[in-house]
Amino acid sequence: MKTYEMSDEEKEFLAGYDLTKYDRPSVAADVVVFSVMKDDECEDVRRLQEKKLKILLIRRGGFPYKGSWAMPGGFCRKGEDVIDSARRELCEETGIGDAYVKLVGVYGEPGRDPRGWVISSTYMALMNAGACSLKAGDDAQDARWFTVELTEVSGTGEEIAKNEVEASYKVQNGKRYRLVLKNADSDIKLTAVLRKTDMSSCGRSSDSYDIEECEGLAFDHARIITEAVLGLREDVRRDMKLAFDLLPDRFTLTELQNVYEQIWDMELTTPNFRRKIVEYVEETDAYQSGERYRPAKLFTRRNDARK
Amino acid sequence: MKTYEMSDEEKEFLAGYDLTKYDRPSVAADVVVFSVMKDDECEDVRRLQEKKLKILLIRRGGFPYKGSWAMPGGFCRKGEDVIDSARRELCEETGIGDAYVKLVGVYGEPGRDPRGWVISSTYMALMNAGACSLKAGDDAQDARWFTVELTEVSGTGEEIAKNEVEASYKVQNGKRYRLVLKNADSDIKLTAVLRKTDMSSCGRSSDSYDIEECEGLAFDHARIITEAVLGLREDVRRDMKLAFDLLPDRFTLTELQNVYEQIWDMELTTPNFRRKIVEYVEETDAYQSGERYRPAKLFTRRNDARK
DNA sequence: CAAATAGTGTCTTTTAGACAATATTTA
DNA sequence: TAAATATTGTCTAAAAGACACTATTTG
Repeated sequence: MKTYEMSDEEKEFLAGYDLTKYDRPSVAADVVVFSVMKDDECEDVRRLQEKKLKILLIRRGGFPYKGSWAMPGGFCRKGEDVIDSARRELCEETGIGDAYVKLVGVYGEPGRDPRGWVISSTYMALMNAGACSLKAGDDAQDARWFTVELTEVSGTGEEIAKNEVEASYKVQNGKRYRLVLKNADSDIKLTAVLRKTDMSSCGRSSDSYDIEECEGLAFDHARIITEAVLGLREDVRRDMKLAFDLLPDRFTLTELQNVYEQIWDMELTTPNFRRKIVEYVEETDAYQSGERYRPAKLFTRRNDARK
Repeated sequence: MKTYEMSDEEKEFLAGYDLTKYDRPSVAADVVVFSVMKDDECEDVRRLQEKKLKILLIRRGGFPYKGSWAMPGGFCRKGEDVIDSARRELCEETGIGDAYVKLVGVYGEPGRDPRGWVISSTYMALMNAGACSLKAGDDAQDARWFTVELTEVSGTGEEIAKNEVEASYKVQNGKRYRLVLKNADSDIKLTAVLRKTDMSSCGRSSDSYDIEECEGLAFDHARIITEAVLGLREDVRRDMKLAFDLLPDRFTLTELQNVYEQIWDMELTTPNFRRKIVEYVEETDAYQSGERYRPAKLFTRRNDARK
């Protein structure tokens, strides 16, 4: 950043200026950490097993929300940009210092933190689970990976349509989502139901989600995680290259396809997927090993993105 | 928001808890206010004139950056969500209380505000200039609308390509943008040159822009405005309905087309545009009046958005 | 009628998707 | 070789874009 040059008059003014006489919030940087991994950490003997989209949560050891699960995060420090606070917290938790990190939202609803006025600036991070030094089920600090399921649940998707306008209004305004986070090792299951309040841009404001039910998640993190998952889906749709950050340097196209299927919660048809992805990847000479059947070629991300 | 229920033990803990003993920043909510309007406010006698995409800036009357132009904004108040602070500031400035408002970014780079540790949570707002009670050139508080030009300027777009990989790396990493904001009435011209530093998702982190040159804009607002404009382009591409918020209730399709052309800085072919937009609009019986040639039919936004 | 803008129809190209088929490896 | 997965090719449907054309109003 360029230095700002001041006149003497201005220096004098600022010397007498005190920001701290106004009320100020605490600002936290929290991170929704995404990765993709097998359900049991130890290599599995059974046949090919899908990797799942997961997020990292930490069990709160103290008040408030003692015993509930929360995203990694912490308060911003002076002299540090907010996104760098997020990176620092991420690195402390996972050992990874160069993940893809992107803003999800700013959460400052009054009452969201019983300790007082706390604004959370929340980021999402994408990482390759293999590079991460966190052991699943590490008990020193209880941090665990949870599978993510986020599905729309509105009646049967069809509300009672008395007239067209009302019906479409309801569909717009009444979307409800169920968030389920599971940790297989410990049988922990966290759930929440969210309602989309504002309409998706057909007027007022950008989307926002209200927590209707919540089981086991601290603060307003159910809402934040929901927005992060929806944001991830959109971001990856806009830029497919993002998915590479969830995988190691070398991967098979089937693994890659699986990542998109996990993120979008849908199946892709292989030939079409491959036709689309080919512009972003590069062949290597290496082949996958250790699998039971025909080994697949390994690819890397292509750095000279065309177009 | 659901109320959080506490045990007695927890109440006791929180009673002795004091967030304010830690260092805290000031948090500002700033707004990049977009609208679309003719260059001269008074109706023009000449032939059909394009409306331009503009943003609202306020001339700073005090230190720091006295005399420079800045986005409307102000400090968040306790008991108010950050986006609501943005809405409040917006309403104070323009009289509009129900605009579309969406987060652009969080800016907390150390040194960005000479007064101290100030984090800006910045939003974009879209509004119909007609509904806005601000007079252009109002001198009580010097607030004016500036046309927005944001164009990529990297050599001729073609850097010297010794080899393919290096060339594409440069294109990715070296994108440079020129931002020009002009107010026709007063001949004020604000300019900045930004460099895109992080690659667009091909690794590390989400995009970020560094200010290389800046003339007349306060703080890091050149950077923020740049990110807002780029964000607007993307957002509207993802959801064309957003553009309606920049127009009055009734509009002609030509006016609407013009809005997209302004936002994306490109020409659209009318027949293709109309085929695309038809699903989002509804005919009215009314026709435009006052124009010199064939009057165009007026449309409104369609509320039963399908799909 | 000429000028200027409003609005429509048709063709081509591109992209997305469905689906059938072949190829290679291990047990 | 059978089972399981990897990989390729072809056809179809849908969307995006180019472009020529007709229509209506004013002066």
